[in-house]
Amino acid sequence: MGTQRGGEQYDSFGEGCFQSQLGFIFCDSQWKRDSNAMEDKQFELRKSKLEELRAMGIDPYANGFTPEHTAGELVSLHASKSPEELEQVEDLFSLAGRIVSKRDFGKSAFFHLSDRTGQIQGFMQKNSIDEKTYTLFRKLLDVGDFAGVRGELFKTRTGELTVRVRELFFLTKALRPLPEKWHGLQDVETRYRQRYLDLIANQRTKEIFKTRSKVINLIRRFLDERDFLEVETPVLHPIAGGATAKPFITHHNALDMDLYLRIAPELYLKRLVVGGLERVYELGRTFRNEGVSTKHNPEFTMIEFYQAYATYEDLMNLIEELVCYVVENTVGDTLFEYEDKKIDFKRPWNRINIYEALREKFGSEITEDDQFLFARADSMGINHNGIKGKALTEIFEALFEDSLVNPTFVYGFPLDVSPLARKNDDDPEVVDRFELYIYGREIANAFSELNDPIDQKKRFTDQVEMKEKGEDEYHEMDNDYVSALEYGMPPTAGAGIGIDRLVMLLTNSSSIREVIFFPHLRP
RNA sequence: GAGCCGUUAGCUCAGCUGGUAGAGCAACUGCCUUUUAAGCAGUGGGUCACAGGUUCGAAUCCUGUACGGCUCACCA
Repeated sequence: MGTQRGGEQYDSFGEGCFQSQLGFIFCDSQWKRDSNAMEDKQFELRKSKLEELRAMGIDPYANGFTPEHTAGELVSLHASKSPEELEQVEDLFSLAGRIVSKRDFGKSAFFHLSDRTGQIQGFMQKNSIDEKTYTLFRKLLDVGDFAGVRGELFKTRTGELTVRVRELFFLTKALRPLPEKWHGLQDVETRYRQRYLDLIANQRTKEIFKTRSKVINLIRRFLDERDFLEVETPVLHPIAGGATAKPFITHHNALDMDLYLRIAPELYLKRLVVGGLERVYELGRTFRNEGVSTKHNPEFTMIEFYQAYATYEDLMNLIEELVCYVVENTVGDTLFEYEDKKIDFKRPWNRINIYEALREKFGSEITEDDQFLFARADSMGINHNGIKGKALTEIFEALFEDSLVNPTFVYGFPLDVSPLARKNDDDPEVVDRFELYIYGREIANAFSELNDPIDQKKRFTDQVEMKEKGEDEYHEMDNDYVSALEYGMPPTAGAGIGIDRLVMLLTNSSSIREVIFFPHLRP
């Protein structure tokens, strides 16, 4: 404080300020972390322990220790054994991991070691290991450090399977302390910005991402078994096509041209169907330059798949099967709770026609009399830009979306909001398209593909006209895609599923940021 | 983009209608050979997000900024 302002302290204080100001030039938010690094006592202490280790000839970042066992493996193989049975097991086991707790009794000590499979307790006794190692463990090994151990198994008085350490290897010194052991890491911002800390401190986070990985795996397995081919198409697009959304724009220097990060892989996948790859899918990142919310991240993961000789109705069945397959192999039960509601995935799922739902609510005027429709939309505050289909779907969403808790297929989409979908054979005003809603959220979008190149060209032209009407979300003309269709695309149906939102449901996560390792945040 | 709320020790949180900061965990020094949120005794640690303002006096009241959360809008 003020009274401590002796010459020496004042000098070091001044130096710290200078460093901070340097940091400030580059990044404001970095300032706090940098200045902490300079001043934090625990950090400095751990650094001095590191130097002490080096002085003793111990590499605090040593390589070369190869664990032959894992915590999970030892627990599942030996935890049920009695103490007597364990005494018969004379093998030495070797493990490596992070020290996550330490209980020191002076002449003996307990700790827990954590690896990818779980945790196991270790025990050290002064008289069963050389004194140097024992002192090292007590004085220089901190919670957070990585270590390798070798020893035999036994059971403590309380019955916990424990490794009696005969050899200890320093593997990595942690210079910063771990988050608190009991409450974990709560601060949402730190959890997202420093996800590694979240993963260390919060078991649930690890479980969420394991589930995410499993979901992706299951989807691949499901489609592979049905003879789909996984493919990769460009992320950099000369035309942002396949959906109506605002793209991220980037620039190719050598060609001096703007490119767009893909808003959907759709048009490239259908080119592959033209090429004879009758069943294809792509699972990957898609980018949309729009708002960030609990349900939106600028980059998100979706799967799109296309199946020749299938219709949108076939895809309803396929998606039911696929999603149920994923649910059964992750949650385990087709009925489970999400947030405040129970969701029942039992098949068959409900199917609702947009037009019928609206006619039931308002009478046939709503779908036949444009004046009535637009008046209704206006009264609900819907921005329709004179586009009938937009007014219809928005009215539907406003009124029904929230009630679609159990998986529901919504179909009968209007033509003018579906520039890539095939016209319905009975009603040219609507297309053979559906969306899957779960818990009031759109999870999937699918349709029988428009494979008539002349119709497709006209649809693109209509979209360009909508742009001129002032609609900021429209589909651009893609002549290259039209010419692909001119070579002939077999009748095909395709679907896109939002993986992040599906994982949210399966992990009971209320925000999309909980299911993306590094969600978008301001720098 | 708009509204509301938040930011206090490494972590989790208190801090009433203004009187220049507290706890638990972690850390440090001791003691302790079966603990597991180990225990006991002691110690250190804070530009209370940042910048202004009001005031004799601000973590507390006001304004602005940054970052975050929630809701809404656009969308998947």
